[in-house]
Amino acid sequence: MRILCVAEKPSIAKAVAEHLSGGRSETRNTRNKYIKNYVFDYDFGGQPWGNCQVTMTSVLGHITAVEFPSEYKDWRHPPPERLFDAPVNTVIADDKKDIAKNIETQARYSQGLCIWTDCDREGEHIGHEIREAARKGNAALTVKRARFSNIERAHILQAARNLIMLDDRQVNAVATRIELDLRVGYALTRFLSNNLKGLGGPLANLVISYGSCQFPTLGFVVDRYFRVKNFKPETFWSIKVKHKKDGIDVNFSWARNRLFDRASVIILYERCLAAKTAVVTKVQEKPTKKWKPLPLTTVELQKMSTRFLRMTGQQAMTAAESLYNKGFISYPRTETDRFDKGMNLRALVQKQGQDNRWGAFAQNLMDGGFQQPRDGRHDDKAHPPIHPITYAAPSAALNENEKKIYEFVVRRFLACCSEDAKGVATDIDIQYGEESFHAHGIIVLERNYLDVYVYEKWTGTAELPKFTLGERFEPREAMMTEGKTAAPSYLTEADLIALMDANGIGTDATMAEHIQKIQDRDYVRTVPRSGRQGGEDDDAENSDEAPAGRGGRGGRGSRGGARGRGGRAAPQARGGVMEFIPTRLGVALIEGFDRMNFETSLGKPFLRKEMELKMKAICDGQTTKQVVLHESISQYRRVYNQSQENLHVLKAVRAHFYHDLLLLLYNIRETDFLFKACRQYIFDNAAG
DNA sequence: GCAAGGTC
Repeated sequence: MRILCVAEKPSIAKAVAEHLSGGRSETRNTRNKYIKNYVFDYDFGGQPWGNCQVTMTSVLGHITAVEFPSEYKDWRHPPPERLFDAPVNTVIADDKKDIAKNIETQARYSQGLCIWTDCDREGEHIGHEIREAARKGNAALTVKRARFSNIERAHILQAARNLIMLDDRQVNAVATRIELDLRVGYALTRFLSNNLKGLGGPLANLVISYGSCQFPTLGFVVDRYFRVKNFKPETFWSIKVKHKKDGIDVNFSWARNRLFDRASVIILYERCLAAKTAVVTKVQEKPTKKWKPLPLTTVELQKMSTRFLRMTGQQAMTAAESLYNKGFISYPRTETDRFDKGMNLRALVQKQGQDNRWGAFAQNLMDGGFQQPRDGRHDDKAHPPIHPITYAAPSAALNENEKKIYEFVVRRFLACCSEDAKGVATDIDIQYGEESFHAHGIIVLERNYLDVYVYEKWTGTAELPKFTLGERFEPREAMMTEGKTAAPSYLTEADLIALMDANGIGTDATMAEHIQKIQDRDYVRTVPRSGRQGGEDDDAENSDEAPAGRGGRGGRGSRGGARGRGGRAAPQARGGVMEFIPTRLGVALIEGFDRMNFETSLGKPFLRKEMELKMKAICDGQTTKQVVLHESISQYRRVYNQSQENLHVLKAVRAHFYHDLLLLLYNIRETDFLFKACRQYIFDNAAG
């Protein structure tokens, strides 16, 4: 009996062949240079197959693509809206023909097909593509699927003996997404481009694209832009108390933080001064920790790279993929932030012992310092967290970015296998007049993981002098301060990735591409962050400790993320960090779509979420591909028709193209608004 | 010339 096994990528085929054959497989080349066929014998244990001759091979992700028939090639005829119900053909992509042929040929000699694609939705669909390719060679194949979530030997052997069926619901859910993205993306892109091209100017040769991921990504940038632009600074007042004891300066921060009413602060401040002395009301010392990081996911890798390694998300992914292909690190596209308990992490730590930068640290872990990594809450059931596989010496043939990423992956991994940093936190409260003030200090006792994970610091760690409960003293200095709340800052790439992640926009493998796309389309541009202080990027997630050394600062804002001008201790990544600002085109697109339709605001992440929910409903059997396609297409068609109906009005108005664009999009929701906009436009121009 | 998703 012959069985054909097919994995989603060459690395899985190779690893599975190793395990099933016990390292005794024969390797054969195929017409595709990345793909090998591994031939060996294996006993599946009788369900449904027993002792078999196996050929194990792989694809490279999807092998099919969807496309419209050639008569829909022209952008104007037939008109774009016809793409909503035009036929859609599934074809083998040109660069995958050899791969499909290999499967077809191998299937001809086989009685069974076993699919070893990743156990996620896309993997299920790729499994379906493989099944169709194989059936071309042999329609009578018995088809099975292996369920596995990592490539540990025992786990793979277990999977091979417990084969399951391909899940057609998941296949259909993905097929729905594929078809909808194609129809809506093409139709709206052609529509927007066609109609804006006629307006001449800079739009003449531009493609104005719409996509279910690129648009919400743009939406995040525009949203933040307006929050910055519309920000109104507010003046606040506060009271700072300083004291010096045992040669140590102590800053006490006001329990009220700050008030936006000057007169009140003056009164409270004068009461403090009148009291002359302050009394210590609380002295507390307690052990504290700074937690080591979680195992590394793709999203986290990209965020950290843009923050600390001076790379874009896409550069980080390119480098990580290269490191993976050279065998230095594990698969770089993963959502999993917990290591499988069966993994031999110590062996991986040991391989780093020879390095002169972190070798001593690794050695120390081997000598008893090793701790099991923390478990995060995410598991994609397909890949482990990103970790080093083999040691790469500094002299290894890696480019600069690859070296930086490798170093980061190793340091992160060693940090995960290390111990939390430990310290003692001191809290001192004083009563001064009727007001309370607070000082907080931290002494680091054991740096532990911080020694290897150089990207994090436990800063603001000030030692406080000894105070005793009930102690009275006359503060050396008490002053009233004035400050202004600062605007939030524009989005950084790390912020953008975090937003996409939280809203389910794109996947770990595609987020960086969407960010690149909205730049290529000139919807947004990046500029170096100016020296301006303030901002609300989220370093807070790195601080498990209570915020230290706050005393005497303007204080953190609570109003819409506003923050005192004093800012915070500057993190390493200051300078060189880029922020995202929308172009006028980008603003116009989102502004327009936001006003367009409340149920279908294309500029919001809402629709993508809805798609996600519908896919889930298909997987759960609550709805079907046909129903979802029908619903969604009518929804998009309404949006499309509304805009088209008003096009003639738009074209009658000779305006600056950005105004035209706004009008075009504004009017989609309601003609009423269009008239208002036109009137406003004419008024504006009459004035000018 | 258009989408988003795999992967190399």
